[in-house]
Amino acid sequence: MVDRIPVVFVVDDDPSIRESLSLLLSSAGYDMKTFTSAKEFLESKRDISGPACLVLDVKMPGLSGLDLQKELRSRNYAIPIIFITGHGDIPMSVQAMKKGAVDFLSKPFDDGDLLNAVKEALFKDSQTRADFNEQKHIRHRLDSLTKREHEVLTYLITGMLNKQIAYELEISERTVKAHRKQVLDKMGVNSIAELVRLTEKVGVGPADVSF
Amino acid sequence: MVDRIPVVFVVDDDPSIRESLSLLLSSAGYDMKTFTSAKEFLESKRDISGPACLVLDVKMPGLSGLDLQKELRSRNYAIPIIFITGHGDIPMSVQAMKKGAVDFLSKPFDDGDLLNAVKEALFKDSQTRADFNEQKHIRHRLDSLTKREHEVLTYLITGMLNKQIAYELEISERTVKAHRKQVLDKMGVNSIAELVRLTEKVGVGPADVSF
DNA sequence: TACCATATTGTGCCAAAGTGCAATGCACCA
DNA sequence: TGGTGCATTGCACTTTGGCACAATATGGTA
Repeated sequence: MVDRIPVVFVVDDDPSIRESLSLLLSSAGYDMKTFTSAKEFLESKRDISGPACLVLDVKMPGLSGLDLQKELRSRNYAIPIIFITGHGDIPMSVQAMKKGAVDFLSKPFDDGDLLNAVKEALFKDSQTRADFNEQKHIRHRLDSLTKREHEVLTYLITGMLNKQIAYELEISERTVKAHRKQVLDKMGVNSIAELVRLTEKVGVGPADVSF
Repeated sequence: MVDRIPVVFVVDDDPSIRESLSLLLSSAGYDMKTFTSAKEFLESKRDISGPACLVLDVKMPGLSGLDLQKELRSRNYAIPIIFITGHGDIPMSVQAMKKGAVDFLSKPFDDGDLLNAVKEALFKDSQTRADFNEQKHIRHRLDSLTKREHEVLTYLITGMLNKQIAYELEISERTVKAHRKQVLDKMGVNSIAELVRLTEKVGVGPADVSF
């Protein structure tokens, strides 16, 4: 697992912007790829295995930058976005920021501002990637549990005793113990404490037991 | 514990704005209080026990709205802010949003937009209040632990066995058990699972033990 | 139909947790 | 100097957890 060179995607219909950004980002040591429209970006096969961010023009023929932002979100593709625009207004910038844009710069923008934004965006991306990866591994282990085991898990992480869980599920304590072992083994942990920590990370909460 | 009526604070040097907001917010059922400057707001004794938000003019004599935002943050006073401005620009709005503003509206603004923003701001405030309150109670319990007990806690939430903890701390297993009981009692939980959940909420992590 | 994953349970044993009772040593404070 | 809080430990006992060996039952699949 070698750290990849960060990639900056640029989507802008203006060739001169693409060119100047190309120069700027390349000289800053980033790998990059340009697109002339949102459509082209969406249809491209991008290498999404490494850290990346998106520098996006707001005003473009066809899908606008904001449209693309929404589309990416609906596709669950969480790449950090830096907007650049020639004729933007406040509501536009506010909307973009509300939806999680890293920055919103007006053309002509300061090179330093853009580089800072890119740096921040790539940092955010590395964070979300790390999180996502960890969650992926946890979910993978969760998926290896049978239905019953998963059910027992939700009781285990409440801290209930085996006998209590047995009572709740109307099975014998011995059976709970069997499931308990399976769950701990499959999840790759040695204790309930670790199990709780794992499940918290992926939003799997304890079963709620009403007494 | 009765839910208090939400309070909207308005800070604007323009009397006509204060008046119109007063009307709008009052008729929407909110309690409210107006201020003519950031300084006046900071020096006022506000009731901060209930849900609240702040509608803040950006451009004012003396401290600007953005200054006040920064000041409040440095005072660790996390009230949700809605900016309103007559002569704002994009960088200004972006900066405000980056620092966590709920919304940024240009005058003249739409009444509906403002009310929506206020609604969202109050909702956020209730969330952070609930979180903060829970954390406060947890921290209070944590503070009741002795130094040694707190230390043992950090080992307990790793899932280590009593004998392992005893070895790490170079004390007897019996002593660990004594502390363990104290910790669970003082923290008000019945299991390590619950203890892990509590500590996670306030950022108290497990001791790292290098084998 | 034979196989396989899953769910279930029993018996028995040892390890670990949890608890009551009790005691010692230390530092600090009125 | 006596009291108080904290850390420490021992002993004995009960409850719970963890695991091995084993068996039964069920539903789906090759």
